[in-house]
Amino acid sequence: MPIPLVTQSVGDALAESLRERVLTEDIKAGVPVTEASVANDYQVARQTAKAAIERLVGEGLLERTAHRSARVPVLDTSQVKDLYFARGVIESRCYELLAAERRVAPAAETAHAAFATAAAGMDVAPIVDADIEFHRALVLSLGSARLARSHALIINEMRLCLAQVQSRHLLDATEIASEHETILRAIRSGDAARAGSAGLDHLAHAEEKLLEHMSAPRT
Amino acid sequence: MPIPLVTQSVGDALAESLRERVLTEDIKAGVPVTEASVANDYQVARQTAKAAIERLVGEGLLERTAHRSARVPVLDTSQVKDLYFARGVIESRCYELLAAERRVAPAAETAHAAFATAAAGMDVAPIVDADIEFHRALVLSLGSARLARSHALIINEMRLCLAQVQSRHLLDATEIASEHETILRAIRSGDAARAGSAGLDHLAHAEEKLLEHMSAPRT
DNA sequence: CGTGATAACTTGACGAACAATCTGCGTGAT
DNA sequence: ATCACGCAGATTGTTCGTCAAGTTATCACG
Repeated sequence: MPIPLVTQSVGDALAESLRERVLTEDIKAGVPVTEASVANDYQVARQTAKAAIERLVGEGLLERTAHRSARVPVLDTSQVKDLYFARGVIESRCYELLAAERRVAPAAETAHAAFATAAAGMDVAPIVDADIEFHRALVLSLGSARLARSHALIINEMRLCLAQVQSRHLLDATEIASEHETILRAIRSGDAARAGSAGLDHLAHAEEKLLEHMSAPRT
Repeated sequence: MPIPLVTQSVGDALAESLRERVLTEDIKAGVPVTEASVANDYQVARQTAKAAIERLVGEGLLERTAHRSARVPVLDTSQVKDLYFARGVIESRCYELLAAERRVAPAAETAHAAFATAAAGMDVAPIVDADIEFHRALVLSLGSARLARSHALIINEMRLCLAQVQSRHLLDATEIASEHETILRAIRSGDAARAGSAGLDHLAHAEEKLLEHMSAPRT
C-alpha cells in the first residue's frame, strides 16, 4: 500500500486561504472580491485567482453573477432556516444511526472535551470551532465520505453565518455543552429516538437564538 | 421583483455538456479526459476546458490527481455502498417529513406517472431517468435548497454508477413502480415511519441487485 | 425628469509560453 | 533475462497579455 503524501498546488493553497479568510470574516460580507484584487493580494495570475474564486462559489461561500464581482453572501433569515433545516435532516438521522450502534467516536469525545476547554476562555471563535468540530466528528464517525461531504458543505455555510453575526452575545457555552452531553448520552445508551430528537432540539435552540438576534439589531 | 433571465456562458454550457456525456457513459469510465482533448473537441481554450473539468471533479463526476488526466471514476462495491448509505440517510428522513405534512408534490406525481410510461418502453435510460426524477422531486418538494443540492450531488454519482453497470438486466420496472407507490401511499396517509422505511427498503433492494450484479461478471 | 450616451471597471474567453511532473520506453550494466 | 537509469513525450500547473462583452455609475441633454 502506497503511503500518501500531502502536496498542495498554488491553486489549492489559494482556495484554502481564501476559504479561511471568508469563514473568519477576514473578508467581510458584501464587499466585492474581484479576481484582480485576489491576484494582486497573493501575487498570482488572474486565472489562478479566478479558479480559486470559482471553487468557493461552488461551495456556496461566495456568490456571483455573470460579469460581476464575487461577494460573501449575506444570509437572511430564510437562508438561515434552510441551513438549519438541512443540517437537521442529516444530523438527526446520523445520531439515530450512531445510537443504534452505541458508538461514540474518540474524535467526538475529544471535541466534546475541547469544547469545555474553549468555553472556559473568553474568545468566541474557539468555542464556535469546537462546537462545529463536535458535530463534524459525529457525522464523520459514520464513515461515509459522501455524507461527510454534504454535511461539510452545510456546516461551512453555517460557520459563515455564525461569523457574520457577532455570536458572542447569543451563545451560552454551558447550555451548549449540556446539550452535547445529552446527545452523547443518548447515543451511548442506544436510545435512537432520543439521540435524534436531542440533536434537533440542540439545533432548534441555536436557530432560535440566531434568528432572534438577526431580527433585533439594526447593525 | 426582478424576472430572472437564463443565459449561459461558454464555460457553463461546456460543463453541462460534459456532465451529460459523463452521466450517459458517452465518456466512458477509465479513459483519460485531457484538457487538450476537451479543448479540441469543443474548440475552446484550454483554460475553459480546464475550468469545466475542475467543476466536474468538484461534483465527484471526474477524478484527478495532480499532473494526471481526469477520468470518470470506476465505482467499486464499497463506494456503491457509501452512495446508497448517504442517499438513504437523506431520503428516508425526507419521506418521513413529507409524511408528517401528508404532502406529495405534483412534480412527484408527474414523475411517478412518467415512470410508468417509461417502463412500458424498451429503453432502459428513460426508466432510470424517471426513477431518479421521482426521488429528486420528492426531496425537492421539501423546499430546501441546501438539501436539494446535497441530494443532487449524491444522485448524480449514482446515475454515473447506474450508467456503468448495464442496468437493463437488473431492474424490474414493475417492482420499482410498486415500491414508489408504497412510498407515496405512506406519505399521503401520514405514516412517517412507514414512509421512511419504505424508502430504505426501496434503496436496499436496488443496492442489493446492483452489488450482486457487480460481483458476478468479469466484465 | 427621464433618456440616452459615455467611461470605468470587471469578468469571459482566448492564445501562447514555460516549468513541473508523470509515463513509458529504450539503453546499458549486471 | 532483468533491473536500474535516464531520456523523450505527454499533460497539467501557472503565468502573461489581449480583446470582447457586460455591468454600473456619471453626466449631459432634450
